[in-house]
Amino acid sequence: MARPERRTVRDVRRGNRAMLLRTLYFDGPASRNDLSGLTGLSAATVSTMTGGLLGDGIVVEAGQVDSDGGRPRVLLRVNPLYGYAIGVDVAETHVRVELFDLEMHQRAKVEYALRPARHEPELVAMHILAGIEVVLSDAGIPAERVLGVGIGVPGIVERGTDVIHAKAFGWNGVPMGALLRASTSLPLYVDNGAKAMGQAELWFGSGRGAANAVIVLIGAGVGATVVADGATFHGVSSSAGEWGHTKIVAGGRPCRCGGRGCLEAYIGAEAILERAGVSTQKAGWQEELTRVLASRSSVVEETVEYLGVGLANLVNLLNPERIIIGGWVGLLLGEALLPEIRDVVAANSLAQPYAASSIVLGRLGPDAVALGAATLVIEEFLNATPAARVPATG
Amino acid sequence: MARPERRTVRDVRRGNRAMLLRTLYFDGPASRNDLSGLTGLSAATVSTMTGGLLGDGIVVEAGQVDSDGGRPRVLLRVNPLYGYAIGVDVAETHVRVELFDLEMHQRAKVEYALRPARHEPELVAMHILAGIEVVLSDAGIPAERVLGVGIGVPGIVERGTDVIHAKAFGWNGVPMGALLRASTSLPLYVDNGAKAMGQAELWFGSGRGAANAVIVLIGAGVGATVVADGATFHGVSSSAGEWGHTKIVAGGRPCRCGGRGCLEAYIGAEAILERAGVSTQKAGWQEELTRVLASRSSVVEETVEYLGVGLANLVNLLNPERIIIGGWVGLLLGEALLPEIRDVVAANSLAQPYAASSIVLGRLGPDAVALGAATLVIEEFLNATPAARVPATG
DNA sequence: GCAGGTTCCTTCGGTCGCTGAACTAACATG
DNA sequence: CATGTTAGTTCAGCGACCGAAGGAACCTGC
Repeated sequence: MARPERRTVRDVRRGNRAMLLRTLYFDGPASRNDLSGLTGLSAATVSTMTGGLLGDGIVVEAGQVDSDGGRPRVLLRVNPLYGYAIGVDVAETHVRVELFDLEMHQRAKVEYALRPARHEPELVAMHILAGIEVVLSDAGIPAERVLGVGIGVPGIVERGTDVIHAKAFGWNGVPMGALLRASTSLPLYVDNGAKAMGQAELWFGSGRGAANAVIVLIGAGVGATVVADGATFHGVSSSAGEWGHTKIVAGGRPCRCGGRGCLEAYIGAEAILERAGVSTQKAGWQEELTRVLASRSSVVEETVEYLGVGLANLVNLLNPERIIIGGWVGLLLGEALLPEIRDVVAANSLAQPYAASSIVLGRLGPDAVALGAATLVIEEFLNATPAARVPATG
Repeated sequence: MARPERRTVRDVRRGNRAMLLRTLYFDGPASRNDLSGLTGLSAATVSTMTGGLLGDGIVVEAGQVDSDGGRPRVLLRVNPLYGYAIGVDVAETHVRVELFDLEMHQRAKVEYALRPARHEPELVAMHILAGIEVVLSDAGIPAERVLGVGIGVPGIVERGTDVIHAKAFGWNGVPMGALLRASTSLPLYVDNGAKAMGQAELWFGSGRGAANAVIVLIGAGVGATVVADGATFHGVSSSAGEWGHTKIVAGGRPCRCGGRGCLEAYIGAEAILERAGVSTQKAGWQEELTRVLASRSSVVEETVEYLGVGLANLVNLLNPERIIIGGWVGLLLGEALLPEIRDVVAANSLAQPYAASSIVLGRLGPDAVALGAATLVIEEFLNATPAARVPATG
């Protein structure tokens, strides 16, 4: 019922250009001939379109391939130096800023520590702005070549306004977009950090090629990215994916959200440690958790049970083709206990959807939020309108 | 990542035509001028497009409206007699076939009882085929004027092949599509009955205008239709929406699916009655349930609690703008206890997504599966390619 | 009853984008 | 070096939208 937009003949061009660029980005390098086959566009159209992209410096030649007996095919690919994407990870303990080229190779990186309970929006904004300056000068790249800045933050981000609600930071309606735009003219893309990271796994990690997937992120908090028909699902007010506070034990263990029986109250980092009787006051959660998991105690068994039930609910409700487990707790759990987790999911989901889904671990490690944030920039780059731009020289 | 299709200039036409037809269908009657405003298309384009639709008999004039001081506007609307849609409800106790015109006015109807445990696919197919004949001859409408037959069945329907897996019927891989197509050349659209009914509520009931909604259906079984960005979500193997077997009490009450703690094991019709100590052997569940609900016993309180928790999980995970409660149990529960249900949802969901969602009752009653199935036909009609067709005479 | 005003609708030329077909380019082979 | 093969380009044609200009159908006031 969402009424589609009016289309005009120019939208055809934009859509086809985006498709071709996408193909080249994910499946490249490819010859014009290959592209014609991959996209379904006629050779003529591919030719004129690549001509434009080559002229803009967005696409470059990448060698030749002999073709038996005929003119060799010229390979094309997206120019990795056409532009750069900055990704920012705003987390509880730090603000990290990373600079990537279009191939997602990291070119520079800087991190600012945040003191506990010192998350003033202005401070965070300052770190972000400073970080942008630093990574650019470290890599020797002028700001004009930056396609945009993606920012992954905790909490809920209102789309359009970039207003943030983050309980963990005490942020309630922080206009981070406006705050930053006052001091920089770079295009900004703000989204929830878990969703950004989910998109990274989807594009470059274990999710490649999946149109229906769920990427769950288990760390101190618990979240999920729901990918429906190829697109990240945001819901009506951008808060879709709050998986951590779904109830799996009606009237169960109290959660820091104020509710009871939340998934996070069983499989979040703090919850596991508490249930294992380990103090969560001192540092070194990761080592402690590793130790707890190795113990294979009943707490571990229960954790697997709860995680499996939570995942089974996703399998039943959403029928994804792939479930990707990420986050540092998720990866520790998965590395130690993936077969057991799968068994619990099988026992608690319907046979048909279970058979259609595979459960795998994330491939990008627990620290891919900045990378994920940068993919927000790439996404925009791939869809962008063919516009007049400064020609690239890189 | 689902790569979009290649587009050509003709797709523009098709998309715009579909949009215009959709607008006329849901918001009509409207003048050409109105349509220009509503669709964003230029007056010129609307004029040529409506010209074609009028010529095909798909659209007809519907009176005039004076416009102060100028030429009166001619109203247009979809010709309700251009074609007809047949909807079939295949349920445990009956096969019901209904004939609708394009305005969804029922023109004829026939029902065949099914004996318990007599659900042979051939028998059901026979009833469907016979029903089609009967409603057409009752209404005096030739088969050529039927745009298609929508069929709502229990269980999971594989999209594309129309193969059905329905545990309740003992159907495991029944090729219902092929079975029927052997005896009729009418276009067939098979889908899960709950999803079909969900689409009916979305289009004509309480869901009008919602792009992100969940329609939950509570009867003997419990299911949900997830609507994401305007489209019913099916998942990778068409089984999305199996909400009834999500676990809300880890290790809880045994369910007929073999699992434990399923939502259906608490709020399904049978589950409520059993928990209230009412025998489910004899008939008259509806009266019994009404009595149980009126008692406001602790069982009723618990039922509200479980339903609320289940809905709260949907609110958190999917962030819908509207949740619609349907099905005969759902409607009974909602009529008696909607405020209490809302309170439980509020207590068990996050504030931000809860505030963004409204929880309402279905408006089409508990028996709208055939209507919903017919909407599958309408959907196709609205999107169809402008093709050469027999001109309408109705 | 008619000139002028207003609003709705249609017609027409212009532009844009895709396509098939013809054509050119660049190689291998004998 | 003639021939064959494959890759890529150019060009005329078609379909779709749009803006602008023109026509249609009504109202108002004199």
